Amino acid sequence: MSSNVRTRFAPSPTGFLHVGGMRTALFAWLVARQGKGQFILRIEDTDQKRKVEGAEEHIIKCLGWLDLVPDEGLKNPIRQSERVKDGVYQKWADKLIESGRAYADPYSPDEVQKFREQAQADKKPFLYRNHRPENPPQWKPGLPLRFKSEPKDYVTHDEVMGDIKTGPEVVDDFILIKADGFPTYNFAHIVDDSEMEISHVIRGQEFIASLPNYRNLYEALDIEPPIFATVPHIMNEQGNKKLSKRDGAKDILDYRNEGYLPETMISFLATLGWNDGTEQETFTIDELIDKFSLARVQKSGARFDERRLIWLNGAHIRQLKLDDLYTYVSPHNDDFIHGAGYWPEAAYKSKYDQAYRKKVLNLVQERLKFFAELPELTGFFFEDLPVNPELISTHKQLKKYDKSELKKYLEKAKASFEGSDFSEADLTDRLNSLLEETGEKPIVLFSLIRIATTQASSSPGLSQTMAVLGKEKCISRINAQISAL
RNA sequence: GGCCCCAUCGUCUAACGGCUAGGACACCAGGUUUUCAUCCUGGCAAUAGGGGUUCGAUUCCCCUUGGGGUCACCA
Repeated sequence: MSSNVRTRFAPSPTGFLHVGGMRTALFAWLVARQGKGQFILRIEDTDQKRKVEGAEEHIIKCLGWLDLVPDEGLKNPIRQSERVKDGVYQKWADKLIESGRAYADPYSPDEVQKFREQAQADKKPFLYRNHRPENPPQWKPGLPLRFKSEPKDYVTHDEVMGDIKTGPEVVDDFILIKADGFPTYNFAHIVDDSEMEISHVIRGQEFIASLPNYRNLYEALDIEPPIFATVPHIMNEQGNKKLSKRDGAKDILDYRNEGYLPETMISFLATLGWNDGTEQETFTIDELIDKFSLARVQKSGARFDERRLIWLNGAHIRQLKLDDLYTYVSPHNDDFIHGAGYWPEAAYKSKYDQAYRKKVLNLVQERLKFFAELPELTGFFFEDLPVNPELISTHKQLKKYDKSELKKYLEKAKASFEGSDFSEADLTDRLNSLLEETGEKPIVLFSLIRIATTQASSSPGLSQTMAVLGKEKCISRINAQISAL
Protein backbone atom coordinates (compact mmCIF):
# COMPACT_ATOMS: atom_id res chain seq x y z
CA MET A 1 0.00 0.00 0.00
CA SER A 2 1.22 3.41 -0.92
CA SER A 3 1.98 5.87 1.85
CA ASN A 4 0.71 8.71 -0.27
CA VAL A 5 -2.09 10.74 1.28
CA ARG A 6 -5.27 10.38 -0.70
CA THR A 7 -8.62 11.50 0.66
CA ARG A 8 -12.01 11.49 -0.93
CA PHE A 9 -15.33 13.21 -0.74
CA ALA A 10 -17.98 10.65 -1.60
CA PRO A 11 -21.44 12.17 -1.50
CA SER A 12 -24.54 10.54 -2.86
CA PRO A 13 -26.35 12.71 -5.41
CA THR A 14 -29.61 12.85 -3.50
CA GLY A 15 -30.14 16.59 -3.17
CA PHE A 16 -28.27 19.65 -2.12
CA LEU A 17 -25.27 19.91 0.16
CA HIS A 18 -25.59 21.58 3.56
CA VAL A 19 -22.94 22.77 6.00
CA GLY A 20 -22.45 19.28 7.46
CA GLY A 21 -21.51 17.68 4.17
CA MET A 22 -19.50 20.68 3.15
CA ARG A 23 -17.46 20.56 6.34
CA THR A 24 -16.64 16.90 5.77
CA ALA A 25 -15.45 17.82 2.29
CA LEU A 26 -13.33 20.65 3.69
CA PHE A 27 -11.65 18.40 6.25
CA ALA A 28 -10.87 15.79 3.61
CA TRP A 29 -9.52 18.46 1.29
CA LEU A 30 -7.34 19.92 4.06
CA VAL A 31 -5.86 16.54 4.95
CA ALA A 32 -5.00 15.97 1.29
CA ARG A 33 -3.44 19.40 0.87
CA GLN A 34 -1.35 19.28 3.98
CA GLY A 35 -0.17 15.78 3.13
CA LYS A 36 0.65 16.99 -0.38
CA GLY A 37 -1.61 14.27 -1.64
CA GLN A 38 -4.75 14.03 -3.70
CA PHE A 39 -8.38 14.86 -3.05
CA ILE A 40 -10.82 12.72 -4.97
CA LEU A 41 -14.49 13.23 -5.74
CA ARG A 42 -16.52 10.08 -6.06
CA ILE A 43 -20.23 10.06 -6.69
CA GLU A 44 -21.97 7.32 -4.73
CA ASP A 45 -25.01 6.76 -6.87
CA THR A 46 -25.82 3.14 -6.19
CA ASP A 47 -29.31 3.94 -5.02
CA GLN A 48 -31.29 4.48 -8.17
CA LYS A 49 -34.44 5.47 -6.31
CA ARG A 50 -32.91 8.34 -4.35
CA LYS A 51 -30.93 9.81 -7.19
CA VAL A 52 -31.80 13.44 -7.86
CA GLU A 53 -31.34 15.10 -11.20
CA GLY A 54 -28.77 17.88 -11.08
CA ALA A 55 -27.42 16.91 -7.68
CA GLU A 56 -24.04 15.99 -9.10
CA GLU A 57 -23.64 19.35 -10.81
CA HIS A 58 -24.73 20.96 -7.57
CA ILE A 59 -22.01 19.17 -5.60
CA ILE A 60 -19.36 20.26 -8.07
CA LYS A 61 -20.63 23.82 -7.90
CA CYS A 62 -20.42 23.81 -4.11
CA LEU A 63 -16.85 22.54 -4.16
CA GLY A 64 -16.03 25.14 -6.78
CA TRP A 65 -17.47 27.96 -4.71
CA LEU A 66 -15.12 27.20 -1.84
CA ASP A 67 -12.33 26.31 -4.24
CA LEU A 68 -12.01 22.79 -2.85
CA VAL A 69 -11.18 21.48 -6.26
CA PRO A 70 -10.76 17.71 -6.58
CA ASP A 71 -7.54 16.43 -8.12
CA GLU A 72 -9.44 13.48 -9.53
CA GLY A 73 -13.05 13.05 -10.45
CA LEU A 74 -13.82 16.62 -11.43
CA LYS A 75 -13.82 16.55 -15.21
CA ASN A 76 -14.79 12.92 -15.43
CA PRO A 77 -16.69 12.24 -12.25
CA ILE A 78 -16.07 8.81 -10.78
CA ARG A 79 -19.52 7.30 -10.49
CA GLN A 80 -20.19 4.03 -8.78
CA SER A 81 -23.04 3.35 -11.18
CA GLU A 82 -20.52 3.26 -14.03
CA ARG A 83 -18.20 1.03 -12.12
CA VAL A 84 -21.10 -1.34 -11.69
CA LYS A 85 -21.29 -1.55 -15.48
CA ASP A 86 -17.56 -2.24 -15.58
CA GLY A 87 -18.10 -5.21 -13.31
CA VAL A 88 -15.82 -3.89 -10.59
CA TYR A 89 -17.97 -4.91 -7.64
CA GLN A 90 -18.98 -8.23 -9.20
CA LYS A 91 -15.34 -9.18 -9.45
CA TRP A 92 -14.80 -8.63 -5.73
CA ALA A 93 -18.11 -10.28 -4.89
CA ASP A 94 -17.10 -13.38 -6.85
CA LYS A 95 -13.97 -13.60 -4.74
CA LEU A 96 -16.09 -13.64 -1.61
CA ILE A 97 -18.45 -16.26 -3.02
CA GLU A 98 -15.50 -18.46 -3.94
CA SER A 99 -13.98 -18.18 -0.50
CA GLY A 100 -17.32 -18.95 1.11
CA ARG A 101 -17.66 -15.49 2.60
CA ALA A 102 -20.78 -14.48 0.70
CA TYR A 103 -24.05 -16.22 0.10
CA ALA A 104 -27.41 -15.69 -1.50
CA ASP A 105 -30.16 -14.34 0.71
CA PRO A 106 -33.19 -16.55 0.06
CA TYR A 107 -35.68 -14.47 2.04
CA SER A 108 -38.05 -11.94 0.63
CA PRO A 109 -37.90 -8.40 2.01
CA ASP A 110 -41.14 -9.11 3.85
CA GLU A 111 -39.70 -12.18 5.53
CA VAL A 112 -36.64 -10.25 6.66
CA GLN A 113 -38.90 -7.50 7.89
CA LYS A 114 -40.71 -10.06 10.05
CA PHE A 115 -37.47 -11.15 11.65
CA ARG A 116 -36.70 -7.53 12.30
CA GLU A 117 -40.04 -6.85 13.92
CA GLN A 118 -39.68 -9.91 16.09
CA ALA A 119 -36.30 -8.67 17.31
CA GLN A 120 -37.80 -5.29 18.01
CA ALA A 121 -40.67 -6.85 19.97
CA ASP A 122 -38.11 -8.80 22.00
CA LYS A 123 -36.26 -5.53 22.58
CA LYS A 124 -33.19 -6.99 20.98
CA PRO A 125 -31.04 -5.65 18.20
CA PHE A 126 -31.75 -7.27 14.87
CA LEU A 127 -29.07 -9.62 13.63
CA TYR A 128 -29.60 -11.21 10.28
CA ARG A 129 -27.06 -13.90 11.00
CA ASN A 130 -29.41 -15.38 13.60
CA HIS A 131 -31.47 -16.38 10.59
CA ARG A 132 -28.63 -17.33 8.33
CA PRO A 133 -29.94 -20.09 6.02
CA GLU A 134 -28.24 -23.45 6.37
CA ASN A 135 -28.24 -24.30 2.70
CA PRO A 136 -28.48 -21.06 0.78
CA PRO A 137 -29.25 -21.37 -2.90
CA GLN A 138 -26.63 -20.74 -5.52
CA TRP A 139 -26.32 -16.98 -5.88
CA LYS A 140 -27.54 -15.50 -9.14
CA PRO A 141 -28.38 -11.96 -10.19
CA GLY A 142 -31.74 -10.92 -8.81
CA LEU A 143 -31.01 -12.29 -5.37
CA PRO A 144 -29.40 -10.19 -2.67
CA LEU A 145 -25.87 -11.26 -1.86
CA ARG A 146 -24.93 -11.24 1.80
CA PHE A 147 -21.60 -11.10 3.53
CA LYS A 148 -20.92 -14.10 5.72
CA SER A 149 -19.47 -12.41 8.76
CA GLU A 150 -17.10 -13.86 11.32
CA PRO A 151 -18.07 -11.95 14.46
CA LYS A 152 -15.30 -11.02 16.86
CA ASP A 153 -13.98 -8.31 19.18
CA TYR A 154 -12.41 -5.25 17.67
CA VAL A 155 -10.50 -2.24 18.88
CA THR A 156 -10.81 0.20 16.03
CA HIS A 157 -8.63 3.26 16.02
CA ASP A 158 -10.24 6.43 14.80
CA GLU A 159 -8.23 9.61 14.31
CA VAL A 160 -10.93 11.73 15.88
CA MET A 161 -12.68 9.39 18.31
CA GLY A 162 -9.73 7.40 19.56
CA ASP A 163 -9.95 3.67 20.19
CA ILE A 164 -13.41 2.18 19.88
CA LYS A 165 -13.95 -1.19 21.52
CA THR A 166 -16.74 -3.42 20.29
CA GLY A 167 -17.84 -7.00 20.81
CA PRO A 168 -18.93 -9.65 18.31
CA GLU A 169 -22.59 -8.79 18.81
CA VAL A 170 -22.32 -5.82 16.47
CA VAL A 171 -20.91 -7.74 13.52
CA ASP A 172 -23.55 -9.04 11.16
CA ASP A 173 -24.25 -10.40 7.71
CA PHE A 174 -25.02 -7.28 5.73
CA ILE A 175 -26.00 -7.04 2.09
CA LEU A 176 -23.21 -6.67 -0.43
CA ILE A 177 -25.23 -6.64 -3.63
CA LYS A 178 -28.87 -5.70 -3.77
CA ALA A 179 -31.52 -7.52 -5.75
CA ASP A 180 -31.29 -4.80 -8.39
CA GLY A 181 -27.66 -5.73 -8.97
CA PHE A 182 -26.20 -2.59 -7.41
CA PRO A 183 -23.76 -2.88 -4.52
CA THR A 184 -24.63 -1.33 -1.16
CA TYR A 185 -22.61 1.55 0.21
CA ASN A 186 -21.17 -0.84 2.77
CA PHE A 187 -19.60 -2.93 0.06
CA ALA A 188 -18.93 -0.44 -2.72
CA HIS A 189 -17.05 2.13 -0.69
CA ILE A 190 -14.64 -0.46 0.62
CA VAL A 191 -13.87 -1.75 -2.85
CA ASP A 192 -13.54 1.75 -4.25
CA ASP A 193 -11.41 3.13 -1.44
CA SER A 194 -9.08 0.20 -1.89
CA GLU A 195 -8.84 0.42 -5.68
CA MET A 196 -8.39 4.18 -5.51
CA GLU A 197 -5.77 3.81 -2.78
CA ILE A 198 -7.57 6.08 -0.37
CA SER A 199 -5.44 6.60 2.73
CA HIS A 200 -7.91 8.43 4.99
CA VAL A 201 -11.61 7.79 5.10
CA ILE A 202 -13.19 10.90 6.59
CA ARG A 203 -16.92 10.74 7.08
CA GLY A 204 -19.80 11.56 9.40
CA GLN A 205 -20.67 9.96 12.69
CA GLU A 206 -23.53 7.90 11.28
CA PHE A 207 -20.97 5.36 10.05
CA ILE A 208 -19.17 4.78 13.31
CA ALA A 209 -21.46 1.91 14.31
CA SER A 210 -20.64 0.12 11.06
CA LEU A 211 -16.89 0.21 11.57
CA PRO A 212 -16.70 -3.32 13.04
CA ASN A 213 -18.64 -4.66 10.05
CA TYR A 214 -16.23 -2.93 7.73
CA ARG A 215 -13.26 -4.35 9.62
CA ASN A 216 -14.70 -7.81 9.15
CA LEU A 217 -15.17 -7.27 5.44
CA TYR A 218 -11.68 -5.79 5.00
CA GLU A 219 -10.33 -9.00 6.50
CA ALA A 220 -12.43 -11.22 4.25
CA LEU A 221 -11.29 -9.23 1.25
CA ASP A 222 -7.70 -9.20 2.48
CA ILE A 223 -7.54 -5.45 2.21
CA GLU A 224 -5.50 -3.28 4.53
CA PRO A 225 -8.01 -0.82 6.08
CA PRO A 226 -7.40 2.89 5.61
CA ILE A 227 -7.09 5.40 8.42
CA PHE A 228 -10.54 6.14 9.77
CA ALA A 229 -11.64 9.59 10.85
CA THR A 230 -15.17 10.00 12.11
CA VAL A 231 -16.34 13.57 12.28
CA PRO A 232 -19.21 14.33 14.68
CA HIS A 233 -22.40 15.71 13.29
CA ILE A 234 -23.26 19.33 13.11
CA MET A 235 -26.44 19.71 15.10
CA ASN A 236 -29.42 21.89 14.36
CA GLU A 237 -29.92 25.14 16.27
CA GLN A 238 -31.97 23.44 18.96
CA GLY A 239 -29.14 20.98 19.43
CA ASN A 240 -31.42 17.96 19.47
CA LYS A 241 -30.60 16.31 16.18
CA LYS A 242 -28.08 16.21 13.46
CA LEU A 243 -28.47 18.96 10.97
CA SER A 244 -30.54 17.71 8.09
CA LYS A 245 -32.27 18.94 5.01
CA ARG A 246 -35.55 17.78 6.44
CA ASP A 247 -34.88 19.90 9.47
CA GLY A 248 -34.52 23.12 7.55
CA ALA A 249 -30.80 23.06 6.91
CA LYS A 250 -29.95 25.41 4.10
CA ASP A 251 -28.40 24.58 0.79
CA ILE A 252 -24.78 25.68 0.95
CA LEU A 253 -25.32 27.66 -2.25
CA ASP A 254 -28.04 29.68 -0.52
CA TYR A 255 -25.26 31.24 1.50
CA ARG A 256 -23.44 32.13 -1.67
CA ASN A 257 -26.60 33.60 -3.10
CA GLU A 258 -27.25 35.64 0.01
CA GLY A 259 -23.81 37.12 -0.29
CA TYR A 260 -21.53 35.23 2.02
CA LEU A 261 -17.88 35.14 1.06
CA PRO A 262 -16.18 31.81 0.42
CA GLU A 263 -13.43 32.69 2.88
CA THR A 264 -16.12 33.27 5.52
CA MET A 265 -17.62 29.86 4.90
CA ILE A 266 -14.23 28.15 4.99
CA SER A 267 -13.24 29.75 8.27
CA PHE A 268 -16.67 29.12 9.76
CA LEU A 269 -16.82 25.46 8.77
CA ALA A 270 -13.30 24.77 9.95
CA THR A 271 -13.87 26.27 13.39
CA LEU A 272 -17.15 24.43 13.87
CA GLY A 273 -15.69 21.61 15.90
CA TRP A 274 -12.05 22.35 15.41
CA ASN A 275 -9.56 24.87 16.81
CA ASP A 276 -5.82 25.08 16.89
CA GLY A 277 -5.55 25.42 20.67
CA THR A 278 -4.80 29.13 20.57
CA GLU A 279 -7.27 31.99 20.79
CA GLN A 280 -7.29 32.57 17.05
CA GLU A 281 -10.87 32.87 15.85
CA THR A 282 -10.62 33.08 12.08
CA PHE A 283 -8.37 31.26 9.66
CA THR A 284 -7.41 31.67 6.04
CA ILE A 285 -7.28 28.59 3.87
CA ASP A 286 -3.47 28.65 3.94
CA GLU A 287 -3.44 28.83 7.73
CA LEU A 288 -5.80 25.88 7.81
CA ILE A 289 -3.61 23.81 5.53
CA ASP A 290 -0.79 24.59 7.90
CA LYS A 291 -2.57 24.07 11.21
CA PHE A 292 -5.50 21.72 10.75
CA SER A 293 -5.35 18.33 12.40
CA LEU A 294 -7.92 15.58 12.75
CA ALA A 295 -6.68 14.90 16.28
CA ARG A 296 -7.95 18.31 17.39
CA VAL A 297 -11.40 17.85 15.92
CA GLN A 298 -14.01 17.93 18.68
CA LYS A 299 -15.57 14.60 19.61
CA SER A 300 -18.98 16.03 20.36
CA GLY A 301 -21.39 17.52 17.88
CA ALA A 302 -21.43 21.28 17.49
CA ARG A 303 -24.57 23.28 16.97
CA PHE A 304 -24.93 25.34 13.92
CA ASP A 305 -25.25 28.95 15.03
CA GLU A 306 -25.92 31.23 12.10
CA ARG A 307 -25.24 34.35 14.18
CA ARG A 308 -21.58 33.52 14.28
CA LEU A 309 -21.57 33.05 10.53
CA ILE A 310 -23.20 36.45 10.08
CA TRP A 311 -20.68 38.14 12.34
CA LEU A 312 -17.79 36.43 10.57
CA ASN A 313 -19.02 37.52 7.16
CA GLY A 314 -19.40 41.13 8.30
CA ALA A 315 -15.84 41.03 9.57
CA HIS A 316 -14.60 39.69 6.24
CA ILE A 317 -16.57 42.26 4.25
CA ARG A 318 -15.09 45.09 6.30
CA GLN A 319 -11.61 43.90 5.40
CA LEU A 320 -12.31 43.89 1.68
CA LYS A 321 -10.84 46.58 -0.56
CA LEU A 322 -13.62 48.73 -1.98
CA ASP A 323 -12.94 47.65 -5.55
CA ASP A 324 -13.09 43.98 -4.60
CA LEU A 325 -16.29 44.49 -2.70
CA TYR A 326 -17.69 46.32 -5.69
CA THR A 327 -16.85 43.39 -7.94
CA TYR A 328 -18.55 40.96 -5.58
CA VAL A 329 -21.83 42.86 -5.42
CA SER A 330 -22.00 43.82 -9.08
CA PRO A 331 -23.61 41.72 -11.79
CA HIS A 332 -21.33 39.06 -13.15
CA ASN A 333 -21.74 36.18 -15.50
CA ASP A 334 -22.24 33.59 -12.82
CA ASP A 335 -25.55 31.85 -12.97
CA PHE A 336 -26.69 33.21 -9.65
CA ILE A 337 -26.56 36.95 -10.07
CA HIS A 338 -28.64 38.67 -12.68
CA GLY A 339 -29.55 42.18 -13.65
CA ALA A 340 -28.34 44.51 -10.99
CA GLY A 341 -26.32 41.96 -9.00
CA TYR A 342 -26.97 42.60 -5.34
CA TRP A 343 -27.83 46.26 -5.94
CA PRO A 344 -31.38 47.54 -5.92
CA GLU A 345 -32.74 47.69 -9.48
CA ALA A 346 -32.71 51.47 -9.39
CA ALA A 347 -28.93 51.49 -8.99
CA TYR A 348 -28.59 50.54 -12.64
CA LYS A 349 -30.67 53.36 -14.06
CA SER A 350 -28.69 55.39 -16.53
CA LYS A 351 -28.18 58.40 -14.28
CA TYR A 352 -26.13 56.37 -11.82
CA ASP A 353 -22.63 55.50 -12.81
CA GLN A 354 -20.04 53.24 -11.29
CA ALA A 355 -18.37 56.10 -9.42
CA TYR A 356 -21.63 56.93 -7.68
CA ARG A 357 -22.31 53.31 -6.77
CA LYS A 358 -18.82 52.99 -5.36
CA LYS A 359 -19.34 56.06 -3.19
CA VAL A 360 -22.53 54.51 -1.86
CA LEU A 361 -20.84 51.18 -1.27
CA ASN A 362 -18.04 52.87 0.60
CA LEU A 363 -20.56 54.35 3.03
CA VAL A 364 -22.34 51.07 3.76
CA GLN A 365 -19.38 48.70 3.76
CA GLU A 366 -18.97 48.67 7.52
CA ARG A 367 -22.60 47.81 8.17
CA LEU A 368 -23.02 45.18 5.50
CA LYS A 369 -23.26 41.65 6.93
CA PHE A 370 -24.09 39.90 3.69
CA PHE A 371 -24.66 41.24 0.22
CA ALA A 372 -28.38 40.56 0.06
CA GLU A 373 -28.79 43.39 2.58
CA LEU A 374 -27.60 45.90 0.02
CA PRO A 375 -31.00 47.00 -1.38
CA GLU A 376 -32.35 47.65 2.09
CA LEU A 377 -29.25 49.58 3.08
CA THR A 378 -28.87 51.65 -0.08
CA GLY A 379 -32.31 52.02 -1.63
CA PHE A 380 -32.66 55.69 -0.79
CA PHE A 381 -29.45 56.53 -2.60
CA PHE A 382 -31.06 55.59 -5.88
CA GLU A 383 -34.70 56.48 -5.59
CA ASP A 384 -36.96 58.81 -3.64
CA LEU A 385 -38.79 56.80 -1.05
CA PRO A 386 -42.28 58.01 -0.16
CA VAL A 387 -42.49 60.19 2.94
CA ASN A 388 -43.07 57.89 5.89
CA PRO A 389 -44.84 59.75 8.73
CA GLU A 390 -44.08 56.94 11.15
CA LEU A 391 -40.40 57.74 11.14
CA ILE A 392 -41.28 60.94 12.98
CA SER A 393 -44.34 59.79 14.92
CA THR A 394 -42.45 56.87 16.42
CA HIS A 395 -39.14 58.68 16.95
CA LYS A 396 -38.51 58.87 20.66
CA GLN A 397 -37.48 62.53 20.53
CA LEU A 398 -39.20 63.94 17.46
CA LYS A 399 -42.66 62.71 18.36
CA LYS A 400 -42.76 65.25 21.19
CA TYR A 401 -42.39 68.16 18.78
CA ASP A 402 -45.07 70.22 17.13
CA LYS A 403 -45.23 69.82 13.37
CA SER A 404 -44.96 73.54 12.80
CA GLU A 405 -41.74 73.58 14.77
CA LEU A 406 -40.27 70.72 12.77
CA LYS A 407 -41.29 72.53 9.59
CA LYS A 408 -39.48 75.62 10.80
CA TYR A 409 -36.29 73.66 11.40
CA LEU A 410 -36.46 72.06 7.97
CA GLU A 411 -36.96 75.45 6.32
CA LYS A 412 -33.92 76.77 8.14
CA ALA A 413 -31.89 73.74 7.12
CA LYS A 414 -32.99 74.01 3.53
CA ALA A 415 -32.01 77.67 3.41
CA SER A 416 -28.57 76.79 4.67
CA PHE A 417 -28.09 73.86 2.29
CA GLU A 418 -29.08 76.02 -0.69
CA GLY A 419 -25.79 77.83 -0.26
CA SER A 420 -23.68 74.73 0.21
CA ASP A 421 -21.30 73.17 -2.29
CA PHE A 422 -22.36 69.85 -0.78
CA SER A 423 -18.89 68.76 0.11
CA GLU A 424 -18.84 66.67 3.22
CA ALA A 425 -16.80 69.29 5.10
CA ASP A 426 -19.11 72.15 4.21
CA LEU A 427 -22.18 70.14 5.15
CA THR A 428 -20.65 69.27 8.50
CA ASP A 429 -19.98 72.97 9.15
CA ARG A 430 -23.49 73.94 8.19
CA LEU A 431 -25.06 71.21 10.29
CA ASN A 432 -23.09 72.39 13.31
CA SER A 433 -24.09 76.01 12.70
CA LEU A 434 -27.72 74.93 12.56
CA LEU A 435 -27.25 73.32 15.92
CA GLU A 436 -26.09 76.64 17.42
CA GLU A 437 -28.75 78.67 15.63
CA THR A 438 -31.62 76.56 16.81
CA GLY A 439 -30.22 75.58 20.18
CA GLU A 440 -31.44 72.04 19.54
CA LYS A 441 -29.76 68.81 20.46
CA PRO A 442 -28.12 66.85 17.63
CA ILE A 443 -30.45 63.91 18.21
CA VAL A 444 -33.43 66.11 17.36
CA LEU A 445 -32.16 68.24 14.53
CA PHE A 446 -30.00 65.67 12.79
CA SER A 447 -32.58 62.91 13.08
CA LEU A 448 -35.10 65.22 11.47
CA ILE A 449 -32.84 66.07 8.57
CA ARG A 450 -31.78 62.46 8.20
CA ILE A 451 -35.37 61.31 8.00
CA ALA A 452 -36.27 64.02 5.52
CA THR A 453 -33.37 63.29 3.19
CA THR A 454 -33.45 59.50 3.35
CA GLN A 455 -36.89 58.33 4.55
CA ALA A 456 -35.03 55.40 6.05
CA SER A 457 -34.89 54.23 9.62
CA SER A 458 -31.13 54.33 9.59
CA SER A 459 -28.38 55.55 7.34
CA PRO A 460 -24.67 56.20 7.28
CA GLY A 461 -23.32 59.47 8.72
CA LEU A 462 -25.52 62.43 7.84
CA SER A 463 -23.08 64.75 6.11
CA GLN A 464 -21.51 61.86 4.21
CA THR A 465 -24.89 60.64 3.10
CA MET A 466 -26.00 64.09 1.98
CA ALA A 467 -22.77 64.71 0.14
CA VAL A 468 -23.26 61.54 -1.87
CA LEU A 469 -26.95 62.23 -2.51
CA GLY A 470 -26.17 65.72 -3.76
CA LYS A 471 -27.92 69.03 -3.50
CA GLU A 472 -30.81 68.46 -5.87
CA LYS A 473 -32.08 65.30 -4.18
CA CYS A 474 -31.60 66.61 -0.66
CA ILE A 475 -33.47 69.85 -1.28
CA SER A 476 -36.36 68.21 -3.09
CA ARG A 477 -36.71 65.56 -0.40
CA ILE A 478 -36.70 68.21 2.33
CA ASN A 479 -39.44 69.98 0.38
CA ALA A 480 -41.43 66.78 0.20
CA GLN A 481 -41.08 66.30 3.92
CA ILE A 482 -42.11 69.89 4.64
CA SER A 483 -45.29 69.63 2.60
CA ALA A 484 -46.13 66.29 4.21
CA LEU A 485 -45.92 67.75 7.72
C1' G B 1 -34.22 -2.04 24.34
C1' G B 2 -28.76 -3.74 22.79
C1' C B 3 -24.23 -1.60 21.17
C1' C B 4 -21.03 2.73 20.32
C1' C B 5 -19.76 7.86 21.08
C1' C B 6 -20.15 12.31 23.84
C1' A B 7 -20.78 16.03 28.28
C1' U B 8 -16.92 23.52 30.39
C1' C B 9 -20.84 30.22 30.04
C1' G B 10 -27.32 30.65 25.99
C1' U B 11 -23.81 29.13 21.53
C1' C B 12 -18.63 27.71 19.52
C1' U B 13 -14.62 26.60 22.51
C1' A B 14 -9.31 26.99 25.68
C1' A B 15 -7.01 25.04 30.00
C1' C B 16 1.26 18.88 30.81
C1' G B 17 -3.36 16.75 37.43
C1' G B 18 -1.62 22.96 39.94
C1' C B 19 -3.03 31.08 39.07
C1' U B 20 -9.31 34.71 40.38
C1' A B 21 -11.58 28.31 34.76
C1' G B 22 -9.33 32.09 29.38
C1' G B 23 -11.19 33.71 24.40
C1' A B 24 -15.04 34.47 20.61
C1' C B 25 -20.40 34.97 19.11
C1' A B 26 -24.91 36.68 21.28
C1' C B 27 -26.80 39.89 25.08
C1' C B 28 -26.45 44.37 28.52
C1' A B 29 -24.07 49.22 29.91
C1' G B 30 -20.77 53.37 28.77
C1' G B 31 -17.65 56.08 25.22
C1' U B 32 -16.30 57.54 19.92
C1' U B 33 -20.35 65.37 19.85
C1' U B 34 -27.56 62.43 14.91
C1' U B 35 -29.78 57.10 13.97
C1' C B 36 -28.03 52.26 12.62
C1' A B 37 -23.38 50.09 12.08
C1' U B 38 -18.05 50.08 13.03
C1' C B 39 -14.35 50.73 16.77
C1' C B 40 -12.90 51.02 22.15
C1' U B 41 -13.98 49.99 27.44
C1' G B 42 -16.68 47.35 30.99
C1' G B 43 -20.46 43.69 32.51
C1' C B 44 -23.47 39.11 32.65
C1' A B 45 -22.53 33.99 32.19
C1' A B 46 -19.97 27.41 32.68
C1' U B 47 -16.88 22.60 34.57
C1' A B 48 -24.56 17.85 34.75
C1' G B 49 -24.90 14.95 39.74
C1' G B 50 -22.61 11.48 43.15
C1' G B 51 -18.59 8.60 44.63
C1' G B 52 -13.45 7.48 44.48
C1' U B 53 -7.61 8.12 43.35
C1' U B 54 -4.47 12.41 44.83
C1' C B 55 -1.30 17.24 48.87
C1' G B 56 -4.45 19.01 44.87
C1' A B 57 -9.39 16.97 39.89
C1' U B 58 -12.49 20.64 34.39
C1' U B 59 -8.59 17.01 33.58
C1' C B 60 -7.79 10.07 35.74
C1' C B 61 -11.40 5.79 37.37
C1' C B 62 -16.56 4.07 38.64
C1' C B 63 -21.87 4.90 38.96
C1' U B 64 -26.09 7.94 37.79
C1' U B 65 -28.33 11.44 34.65
C1' G B 66 -28.61 13.78 30.06
C1' G B 67 -27.58 14.14 24.71
C1' G B 68 -26.35 11.96 19.98
C1' G B 69 -25.57 7.88 16.58
C1' U B 70 -26.81 2.94 15.05
C1' C B 71 -29.51 -1.77 14.83
C1' A B 72 -32.12 -0.78 5.80
C1' C B 73 -31.99 -4.61 -0.52
C1' C B 74 -30.20 4.55 2.27
C1' A B 75 -25.84 6.47 2.16
